[in-house]
Amino acid sequence: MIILLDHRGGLTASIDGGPATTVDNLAAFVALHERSHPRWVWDDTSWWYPPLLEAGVRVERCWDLRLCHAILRSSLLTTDSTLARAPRGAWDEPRPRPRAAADDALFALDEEPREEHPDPVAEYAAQRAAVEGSAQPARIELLLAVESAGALIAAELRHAGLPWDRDAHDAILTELLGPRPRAGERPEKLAAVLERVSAALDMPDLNPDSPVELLRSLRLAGLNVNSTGKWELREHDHPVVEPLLEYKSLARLLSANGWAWLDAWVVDGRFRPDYVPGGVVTGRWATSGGGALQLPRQIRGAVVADPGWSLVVADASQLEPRILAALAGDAAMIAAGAQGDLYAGMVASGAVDTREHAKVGMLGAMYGGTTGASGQVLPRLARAFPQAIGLVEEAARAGERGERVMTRLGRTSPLPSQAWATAQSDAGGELATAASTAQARSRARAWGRFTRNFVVQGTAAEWALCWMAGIRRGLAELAAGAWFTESAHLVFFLHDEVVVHAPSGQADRVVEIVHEAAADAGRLLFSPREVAFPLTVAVVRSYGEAK
DNA sequence: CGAGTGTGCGCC
DNA sequence: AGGGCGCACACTCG
Repeated sequence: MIILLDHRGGLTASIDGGPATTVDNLAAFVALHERSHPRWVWDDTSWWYPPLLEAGVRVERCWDLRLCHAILRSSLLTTDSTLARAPRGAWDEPRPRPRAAADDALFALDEEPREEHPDPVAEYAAQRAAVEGSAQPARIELLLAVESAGALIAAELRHAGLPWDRDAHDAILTELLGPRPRAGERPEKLAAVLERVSAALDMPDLNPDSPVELLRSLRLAGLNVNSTGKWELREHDHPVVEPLLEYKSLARLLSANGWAWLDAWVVDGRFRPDYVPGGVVTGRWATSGGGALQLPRQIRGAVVADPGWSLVVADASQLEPRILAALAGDAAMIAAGAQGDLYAGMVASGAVDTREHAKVGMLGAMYGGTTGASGQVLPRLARAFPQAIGLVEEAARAGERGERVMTRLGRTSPLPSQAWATAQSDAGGELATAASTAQARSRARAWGRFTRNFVVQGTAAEWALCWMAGIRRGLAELAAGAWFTESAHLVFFLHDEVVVHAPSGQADRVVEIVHEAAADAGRLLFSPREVAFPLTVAVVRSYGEAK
């Protein structure tokens, strides 16, 4: 059963044959139809789902027309579809938000308001046609399904919130920075470290937060540095280095996740991040506000389960290199990862001498690094794992030629800019100079690094979506009809890691569910290839205890 | 004074 | 000559 909503929440079509009707009480209507397992089709999950959750309604499956449109618009699997050939339109834009009252006066004179809400019925038909006409309908359909499931999960993560202990957070800040100061003042321990920095530089009034001023002071003190970044500072032996790095770390903690952040983002013992599914070109999620995807390890101790509850923290081990091995069907690399630690397996296979070399070599292969230890191991990796290394090299060459590349399920990289293309064609022309040619080559290689990484990062994001969708389904079964926040539920996501908040009695079963979902995700993406995606799982009271 | 840009650093 | 982000702050500009 499939149900479509128009822009006001009116029911405009019922695909399984029922007559089109209009409903006033969306929440009640959804609840009424829950047992028939409908797939709800709507323009924007982030618009419709939060109020439904507030009303106590959980949606099992949906089809997010905007997210799906974005995928189908650019996928190499649907290039011939009517949807992809049509000019850009309303479905390529964010959903129009209602104007604030203050804005209404400005627009009151508009004689003919634009058609702000396009027809979801027609769009859904166009999307189905694009899928059915695709060269790989099963792949693209799976991608659309898990992208939409991700949108539901993002709304549920925000609704449930990450359990956050204000006192624990305050204790961490106080331990590291000193007691909370009055507004505008530096915490005492931060001020003390700054004293040591100033003394080492002999600059009593130094403002360490000004990169320009700090750089000038460092150079006056005899450090031959070109920036104030910690990577460069680390290389120097000078009395200012240690306290300055300490200052930077503490100042960062204070500004990014200090008391102000706590006041702004933690309400009633929950941190509610604003996840943005599909917010990154590769298909990764982004966040808007709160910085959930950059939650520093320093403060994870403030994430504490409710009394009688536990946190199940699970992360996929060496996800991206495993994804690469699976994508390429590289039997040697798949075998190296079959028994646990992938990098250790690569050493055991004789391909590389140390685990560290395996790791930096793979990171370099996936990011396009050429320098240092990474570049040195690459030839050996290429001999031992020709399919895996060949796949990223080919993705890089395609990007350098200005071509698009695709993830396992068909998400496709954007084309480089017009300026990029012009620079490339000019570089081969009669007016090219040595400088313009070098510049064009540099930009070509930069785009190649992007496409090289796109296939791996994007496919890893697809694995993570499949994994989370599987976890969500398993937890729903476990809940057996209970409201989802009363039973084990997802509360956090970080690219290759999830946190489930579970009644302690459910924790063992939750551990099984996350393992089963990981195995299912591998099969969904790569069957019939059998690729191991092992997890590190911990059942803890506090997120800080994991890993 | 606010908007826009650059730097630096947190996460993967 | 290392991929993808978001955020806070300093700084510049109008």
